[in-house]
Amino acid sequence: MNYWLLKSEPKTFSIDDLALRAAQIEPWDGVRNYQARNYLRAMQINDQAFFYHSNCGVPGIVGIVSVVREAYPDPTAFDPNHHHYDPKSTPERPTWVMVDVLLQRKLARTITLTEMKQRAPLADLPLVKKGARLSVMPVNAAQWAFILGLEQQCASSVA
DNA sequence: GCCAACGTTGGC
DNA sequence: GCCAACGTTGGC
Repeated sequence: MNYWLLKSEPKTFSIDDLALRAAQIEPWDGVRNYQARNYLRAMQINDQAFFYHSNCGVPGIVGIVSVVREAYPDPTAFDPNHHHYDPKSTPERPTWVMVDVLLQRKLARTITLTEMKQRAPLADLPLVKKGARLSVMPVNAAQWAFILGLEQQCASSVA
């Protein structure tokens, strides 16, 4: 099983929006970056991912989702009226894919980007690197466990 | 709203 | 294939 991190702008789709979905499942559409797409393709059923809120008041990890459907064509790329339309992608030869994710749980608190930047064990996480814009990225097992460990700590207590 | 960093496009 | 211009991301 692999671990990932998925970014979403809460103004567009937040973890609370996911919680309100009937089965708490949502297709993760709209990825239009090749490296991020390749990570989507690598995802397998039951992989776990952090749900990250970006471009908002307090950017950070707010929950955990699991992959319940592996990569399949993103139909929003085929729709000329859709915000994420891409004429390069056709149903015959789709360029962009999505996975379906299921809400596992919200975290007890937001693990903020600020505190993750202060933690040496997370120094190699692409998220904390300057200028990192990847919206889908891998998280290794050690980083995953470390971040989960932060959940029970006060946000201001830096070891 | 600003702007740095990054990815993509397209002229040459 | 180079690289300038442009659009987007996303923290601040």
